[in-house]
Amino acid sequence: MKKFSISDIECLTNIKAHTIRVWEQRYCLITPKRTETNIRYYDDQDLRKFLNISLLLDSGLRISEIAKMSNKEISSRILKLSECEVNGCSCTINSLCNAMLALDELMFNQTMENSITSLSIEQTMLDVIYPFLHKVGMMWQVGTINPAHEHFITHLIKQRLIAAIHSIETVSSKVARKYMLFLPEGETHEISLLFANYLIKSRGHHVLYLGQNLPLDDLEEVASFYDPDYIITFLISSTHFTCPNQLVQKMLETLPRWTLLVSGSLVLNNTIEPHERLKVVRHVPELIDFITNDTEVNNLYFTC
DNA sequence: GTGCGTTCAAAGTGATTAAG
DNA sequence: CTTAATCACTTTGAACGCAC
Repeated sequence: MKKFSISDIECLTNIKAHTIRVWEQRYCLITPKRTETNIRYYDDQDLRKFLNISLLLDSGLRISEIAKMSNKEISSRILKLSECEVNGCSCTINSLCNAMLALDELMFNQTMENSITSLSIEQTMLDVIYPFLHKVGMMWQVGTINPAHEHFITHLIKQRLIAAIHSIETVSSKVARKYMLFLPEGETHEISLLFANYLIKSRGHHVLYLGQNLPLDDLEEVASFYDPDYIITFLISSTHFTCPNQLVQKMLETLPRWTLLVSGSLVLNNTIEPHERLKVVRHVPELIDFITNDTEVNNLYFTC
């Protein structure tokens, strides 16, 4: 079980360490374990609870109200929140949820194919798969599903994306750009990376796909050889990166000649220091827009 | 009923000191 | 340098009373 310091929790949840201590004192919200020298530390379960509390606070609840709730009530509120956020394609998403809970591969694939037929693969990713994965994340957070469920469905989604990527004919174009795609060491959530691969190839650009869990030290050599216009990565797994900003800054140092595009839920929830070679993409439509419409390869982006 | 001012509690944060 | 603990302060919003 992973141990988190109070500053790790601050980084991952955006709740100030000071505030966490005050909550502990005023509401006995979470009583952390202590080291021999009286330093607080937290485990996975505590992190989940903090993430849940953070979501409920964002939804407008007060900390005094949350403090009165049982863990069960917090969980059900979170699940209700995820229901509210899912619009339009809620039927398909519910069907995917059921298939996941029943570990029913046939049902999952059929639901996905039906959606792709009626919406296209891109729209299915946007309107169905991402909201579904968001819901899966919530379900994991409150303990409704276990890692096996998550592995089961991610495998199926990845398979479908790989098939879609292979079905694209490679077109050589004078204006084609080169993208290098990778996930850093410890990061295994590959769906967004595969989807980016699909988007780039379908727009007639070139991709060097390096996949998941890649040590940073190996990247510079590959990038020097391939010399991409952009390097794209995603940060999603909060249990691996205690401070996303530090990791991004390290990537920029390791890759000193290229523009880095970073996306994923961790950059959505954390403050990433701006850099002249860094583009932070917080939402998928922004990524699609960037890949589709970027005509300014030499223009660099500043984000806040 | 509406608008305004006052009071109070809740919540978050700053500053400080001490300890490791 | 980081963390713990504490006090004091600010901000915010709800509740209330009062005049119109």
